[in-house]
Parts: sequence; C-alpha cells; structure tokens
Amino acid sequence: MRMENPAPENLDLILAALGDPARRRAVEFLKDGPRRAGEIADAAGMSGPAMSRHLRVLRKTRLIAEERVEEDARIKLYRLERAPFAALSGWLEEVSAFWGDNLQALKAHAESVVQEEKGAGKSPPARIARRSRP
Amino acid sequence: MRMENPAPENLDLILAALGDPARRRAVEFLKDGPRRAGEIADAAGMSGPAMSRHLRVLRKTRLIAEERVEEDARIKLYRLERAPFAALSGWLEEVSAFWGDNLQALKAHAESVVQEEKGAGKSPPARIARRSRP
DNA sequence: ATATTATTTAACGTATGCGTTAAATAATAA
DNA sequence: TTATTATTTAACGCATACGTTAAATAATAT
Repeated sequence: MRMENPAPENLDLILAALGDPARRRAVEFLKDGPRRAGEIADAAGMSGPAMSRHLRVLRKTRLIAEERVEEDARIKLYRLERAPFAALSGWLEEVSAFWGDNLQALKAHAESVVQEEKGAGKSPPARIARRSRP
Repeated sequence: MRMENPAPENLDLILAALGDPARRRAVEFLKDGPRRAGEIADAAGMSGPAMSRHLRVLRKTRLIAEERVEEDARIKLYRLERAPFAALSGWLEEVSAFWGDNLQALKAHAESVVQEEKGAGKSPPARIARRSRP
C-alpha cells in the first residue's frame, strides 16, 4: 500500500502561503523554536493584526500549529508543523527527477547547510517570562 | 570556501512564482520535457496571453529558460532550470532541521516516488512536428 | 467584579495579480 | 513583398491580498 499523499491542490496553498515574504519570515523565525504571536509580529516588523492574518493562513495549510503552555494557560505558542514541508520536499524531488539524479546534490547541499549552522548563535528555545505584576 | 547562495529575497520570488496554480501546472507539464508556449497554455487550459505572462514570471525567477531548436529556428521551447529548485530544496532542508534529522525521511520519500514513477506513462520528450504547409 | 495584557476580528483604503480580447512583433514560407 | 503562424505586449475589468487603526474576545490577576 501507499502512503496517503496530501491532496495536490494543497501544494498550491502551501506554496502560496510560503510565497508571501511576511509569512516566510515568520516560518524562518519559528525555526528557532515555538513563539508567541506578538513575538512573531515584532520579528517580522509589522502590526499584530497583520501578522495574525498571516498566521491564520499558515495555520490553515498546517504549516504551523498552536500549542498551549501548561505553566501559563494564557499563553499560546506557534510552532512549525512537519507534514506540509515534507509534502513540498516530495514534490520538489518529483520535479527534480527531470534532471536525473539530483538526490546526491540535494543531500550534499543539506549537509553543507548543517555544517554552517554548527555554532551559529541560534537563540534559545522560547523561554516564557512569567509576568510579575509591577 | 562556500558556494554562493542565491540571494534570499529570490526565494520569495521563487515561492510566489510557484504559488500560482497555473504556473505550477506549467512546471509540472514541463517535467515531461521542453515544450512550446502554446502547448503549455493548452495544457493549463488558458489563453496564450495569460500563460505568456506566467511564463515571464517563471523566466524572471529562472525556474524556466528558453531554448531554440536548430531544425526550426522559428520554434522556441521552454524547459525547467535546475538552480531555483535546488535553492528551494536547500531552504526546505534548513527549515527541516527544526525536527532533527528528516534527511533520511526525505530520501526515503524521494525514492518511493521514483519507484512509483517507474512505468507511469510519461509522454515522450518533445517531438517537434515540423509543420508541412497544407 | 474590574482591570490588564495578548490576540483576533472588523472595517477601510490601496495596490497588485489574473484572465480576456485586441493589437503589435518575430520569424519564416510562398 | 506579402501572407501565415506563434508569441508577446497593451488595455480593460474584476477580484483578492495586504497593512493599518479601532473594536471585540479571551484569559487571567487583583
């Protein structure tokens, strides 16, 4: 049997979602770990409402998901979700078949990136500062 | 030394280009080999002018390139270009680092796709019918 | 209950993108 | 040259996406 592929039309939505610079910035920001909506908006340099709508788009395509923090139920974090990225990778591989191998090249590139990342000041994974009333 | 990365803002253009269904259909159609603008338009079920503008977008991001046929200089074919897809794959790998490896999973998926493709009626690689005047 | 903080939804204006038809270019063929 | 076919550009109308500010929700904390 065969793994259930995400419907192909979803790829259009995924690509369109990632096609907006603000949303791509949001995704890149979330690479460092789950973050709150406000933080993401700040990181992308735009208002909360604007980012909120972008997050809705990303949520709809399941590129991100929300998670609750048990320490402080008030706080909602967004994190990257694996599946759509995997689907996109799969599609890219399909297209890449056009040139023959390419699998080797991709693997090589990926590893060079990993190499670069080693020791490249990535910020710590979302510490939530519990607000102590002033 | 390090391989020259395509400027990151190009990724936005690449993703936006692929984000349009018509353009993605065009790309998928070109997986089978170089084709003429008109064929692509037909395959996508839209007028020539409409597809022409989409092709311009794809050309601008270098997702496709044109090639001339020496047999018949009149005919211009479009074909997929490797680099932008590789850049996108690289970016996806970067994002995927969020979940740890994933490299294995991707490779596995790619191979399963290759497996599926084996013997799945792909049309022949762009035979140009030289027009014999009626 | 009332206040505080975070996030989402509503309303608005602007801009950009898309498809169509009609006209302009390009490149031969007769 | 003139005609023919393929493709691109121009002009138009329409819809949708984006960002902003202001108002509405949610969920505590006091």
